[in-house]
Amino acid sequence: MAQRTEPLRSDAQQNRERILEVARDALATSPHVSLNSIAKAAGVGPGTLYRHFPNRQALVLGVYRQEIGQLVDLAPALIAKHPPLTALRLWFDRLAHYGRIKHGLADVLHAAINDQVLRETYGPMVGAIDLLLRSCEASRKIRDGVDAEDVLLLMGFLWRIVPGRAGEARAGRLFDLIMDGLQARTN
Amino acid sequence: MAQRTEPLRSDAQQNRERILEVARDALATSPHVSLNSIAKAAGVGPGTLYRHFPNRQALVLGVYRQEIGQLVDLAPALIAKHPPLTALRLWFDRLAHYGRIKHGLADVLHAAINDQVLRETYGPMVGAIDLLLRSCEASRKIRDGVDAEDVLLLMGFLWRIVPGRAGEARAGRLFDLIMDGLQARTN
DNA sequence: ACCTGAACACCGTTCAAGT
DNA sequence: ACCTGAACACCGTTCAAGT
Repeated sequence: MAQRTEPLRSDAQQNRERILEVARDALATSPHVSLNSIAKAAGVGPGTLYRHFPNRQALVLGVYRQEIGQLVDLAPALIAKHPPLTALRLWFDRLAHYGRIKHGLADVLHAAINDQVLRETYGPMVGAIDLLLRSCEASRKIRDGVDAEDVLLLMGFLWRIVPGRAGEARAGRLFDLIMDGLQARTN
Repeated sequence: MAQRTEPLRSDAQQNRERILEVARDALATSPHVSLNSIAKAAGVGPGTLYRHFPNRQALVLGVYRQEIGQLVDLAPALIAKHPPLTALRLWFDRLAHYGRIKHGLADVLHAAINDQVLRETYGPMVGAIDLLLRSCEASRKIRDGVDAEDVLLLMGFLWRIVPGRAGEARAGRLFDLIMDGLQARTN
């Protein structure tokens, strides 16, 4: 966990970046591409890929780490600029924009629930939502007993929506429904 | 599609059943078991398995067809016995009870959104929910513009919940939230 | 310290040969 | 009509040999 202590040798660093770059596109195109084919496309031996990413999950996690980071950083920025409920809703919208990488992201977040190692990614994500929820609670606008993990689970429908106009309309409808459900009636 | 026209030869029928029986347990234990190992455990050659189920998806679908059928049949029964909103809620509860097979069920339903062949399974499921929703709408208790597919998508959080006490509590909370969200405020 | 690529056990899938 | 099981191409993963 945390950050690596020693910097990578420059050739290793380059390999790592090339692998991630190739993997991002390959996984977006079809989530079942073989790791060997990714290694080949990145111009490295399979052993090199495995040195950097000991298994498929690790590679997928590496690919999505950046995008998740962006999402996490967005939360405090939105809170600073908008009323609490608006910030929450805007964050939902952004979450919906992860087009082709959606499915992989879902896998990572889901796996993170069970897998210790992956909590590294799951944690910040839950943290971002928690931030948004707390700022809503401060003005008593959210129902009691709902936590950040609840919301992330609810948002999971996003990964299963088909892209396009119809999908966006559906997402909008469900966001509205969830926002209504979140707003206190039990308070 | 629809039903097969000719009955299977009796040995073929037996093989089919043995394969499904073994597959049900194997897939529940770990979703990634190889088809060859399932064939072996069922005491048939790999070719036989492929004759009955041309790919992994077909096998998984075969396994879950029965459980989905039960769920679908439950909808009208609940409507007959309970007020509309109660029937809907009770159906949700039953949906939550598919313990170890949850994840596979999710895969089937998700794949069905994109795959023509699988609509056979997806359709009745959506139909059951539609039935429940219509009976609620008849008494104007459901918000406008929400359809059965919306609800099935929302229910998707169930597949990602961890089993046990904590999971059940979470499911209860989220069901309440969704039920509140479903109830008309926009009407 | 890192990379290469041959090698291993295993996978999904096919198909000639049987009954 | 259906089953068997050897066979094929390919997969994830390892590791001795190189730089």
